Amino acid sequence: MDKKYDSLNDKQKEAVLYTEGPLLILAGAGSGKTRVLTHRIAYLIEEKNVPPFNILAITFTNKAAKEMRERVDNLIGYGSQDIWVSTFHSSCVRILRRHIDKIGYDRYFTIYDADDQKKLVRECMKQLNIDPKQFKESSIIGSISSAKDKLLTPKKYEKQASDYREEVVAKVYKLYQERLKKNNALDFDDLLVKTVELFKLCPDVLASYQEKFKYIMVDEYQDTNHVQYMFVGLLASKYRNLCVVGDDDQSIYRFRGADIRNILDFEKDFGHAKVIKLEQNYRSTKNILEAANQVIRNNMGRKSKTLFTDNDEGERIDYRCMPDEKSEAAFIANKIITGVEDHGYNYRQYAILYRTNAQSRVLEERFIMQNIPYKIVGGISFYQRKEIKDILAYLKTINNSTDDIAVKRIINVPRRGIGATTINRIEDYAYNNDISFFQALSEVSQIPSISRGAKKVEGFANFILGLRIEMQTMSLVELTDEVLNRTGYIKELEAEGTDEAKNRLENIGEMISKLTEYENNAEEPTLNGFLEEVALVADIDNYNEDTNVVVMMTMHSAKGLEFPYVFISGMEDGLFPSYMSISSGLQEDIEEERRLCYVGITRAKEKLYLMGASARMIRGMTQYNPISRFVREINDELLGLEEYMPKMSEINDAHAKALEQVRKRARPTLREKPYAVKKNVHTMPTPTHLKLDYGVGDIVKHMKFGIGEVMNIAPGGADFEVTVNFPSAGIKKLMARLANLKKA
DNA sequence: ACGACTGTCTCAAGA
DNA sequence: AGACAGTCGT
Repeated sequence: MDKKYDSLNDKQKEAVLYTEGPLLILAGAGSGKTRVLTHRIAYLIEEKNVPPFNILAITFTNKAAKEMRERVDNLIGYGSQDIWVSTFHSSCVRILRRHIDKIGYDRYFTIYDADDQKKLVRECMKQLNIDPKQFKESSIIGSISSAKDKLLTPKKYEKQASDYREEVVAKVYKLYQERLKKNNALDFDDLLVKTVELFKLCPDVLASYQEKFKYIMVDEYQDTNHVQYMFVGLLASKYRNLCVVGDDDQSIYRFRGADIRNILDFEKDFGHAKVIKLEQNYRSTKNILEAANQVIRNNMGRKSKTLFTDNDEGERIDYRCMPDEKSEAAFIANKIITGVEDHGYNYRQYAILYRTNAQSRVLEERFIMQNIPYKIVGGISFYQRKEIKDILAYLKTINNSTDDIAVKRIINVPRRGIGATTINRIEDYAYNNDISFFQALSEVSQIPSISRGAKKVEGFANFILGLRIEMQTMSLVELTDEVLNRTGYIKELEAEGTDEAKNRLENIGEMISKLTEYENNAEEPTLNGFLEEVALVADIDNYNEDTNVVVMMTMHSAKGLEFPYVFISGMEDGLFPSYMSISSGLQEDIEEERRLCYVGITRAKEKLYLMGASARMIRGMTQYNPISRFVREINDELLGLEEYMPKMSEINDAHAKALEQVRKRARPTLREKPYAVKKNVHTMPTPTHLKLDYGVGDIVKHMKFGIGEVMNIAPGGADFEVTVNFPSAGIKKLMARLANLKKA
């Protein structure tokens, strides 16, 4: 055997060599799982003579896929282009483009992103006369998404709907799905759902892919949801050479359906699965790893696993509580400048992680002020920017005018004097005649209620139709230029002259470069091909660790990455863990936040800074949050407190004093949310001493779960952990202080 | 009567 | 930053 496998430790080697049958690799943070996966692929090809096209590797991002391919290339030097290395979504698109016509869809479907999805759901709700105040669209989208994850069709969902809300969701879901089909579009969930549907309805298609993918590997397995699990399960059910890699402690996507049971029950689901644990961490110092362990051990229901490292002890964790978010940003900026100027570090060695994208604003302002180069990953990504989406909508409309959402997006952008009333009338006409919105534009002269607007509408339709002919003789870049100039889009932005407009123009320039790049590199560049490539790009895919800039992103985005120096900003109860997770009163919600914290901490190799602010402005309201419970879960000795700061207890004292001051100024008002403080009216967080007006055996009422019976009450710190059996939701463990249970 | 413009409200995490 | 409601202007 080639000596490159000797560089692996015993466990890693075992995982590489175990190629036949189901295998679960429990890979702790920084335990070298990517090395294992790439070596395993190399081993399959080199030593087991598996043809590369028989291998499927699923990664979490396109970036990870690209890297994995490169690393395999480096190991064996050939064949990597024939391996399928891609995300779940890209794999599904590839399969659907070939076969979706077999289940009654058009192979040239477009893919709707969250934005398009939201617009369409809103339209459906409007058509059904559903009050968006009573039923929030985001929550309806969430319900539809989770229904799809459970593979519930609109029909099945309607049947099992058990209350009024679910009946409403059922109606929206049904219409939404019809409209998607009419628009020749699939949303992100559909990509998975339709592929599984295809596999179930066309056994021959499934069989061909089962034959093709004799060896399957799935990375970040802890974050797969049910439909992804089905997809993999179906493909692997014949040869059963399925290797999944994951870490239950890093499962952070439960909110979008990731099912931690997929990893906890793997051995049960795939009989006789081999389990290998990778517990040696090669990434972090002993102190960082110890801090991570101290936090995560507060979670119940984990697979037993203890990470260790041979690395140095390293510096202590630095916890700092600053007066407000601005001084927090200033502290971080100054630390980085000192590091770069006095110690010769590079900007790219630093990362700032946070819970919510909104936190990046203050950091960004400070970094601009101090001239620190930075890049923000996530938030509004390149392809979500208005100007980019506008261009894409033009291209989509030229390419496939059945996509109503795209057509409506640009029909009046830039202003053409086609307003809401005209658009409504065209919509009605299209609906009544069962034609697409764009088709209705061409027949506008037949719509009696439109008189003045007709000319303008015709002008727009002719413009698009003209371009559709012209594009035959044009490159994509020329086509885009034509759109931008003839619509006056560029001129309008140039005339505006604001910083924002300039920024938009820059983005448009970048878009043109991307088009150029695509045309130069693609074997057979087509408009359709470009649109497809763009549809599945995540912001993190564009992150390049070679650029020498400080990078800022959410802890979710940081999964799988590592940096020498890491700042985690906003270590405050109410922000992290989030207010939502605290107020639900559910232990499992806090545990997911804790896993996220674990992910954040374990990104750091050399030095970790945990940052907090006593006062923080969030959504126009100043909040006074206590220190994050996650900081308190780390031993004082590990936090370099005494060097810079008073003991933890004194910090709490100082914090209490600050609150006391605040309270004196406060008017006693009823507030909707604890911690959230309106304008200058400050309030205290909920007091810690409480007595319960219910006991074991009592019937209580919960905001979300309704009526249930108290099974047990156990003291937990300053709080009580109450176990309640809800007939509708099952047995839940709730924190009394937050669950706000009322005796019924 | 229609479209453009202005001010107010909301905002967790992502492919 | 975007969506919506209400008002202004043609």
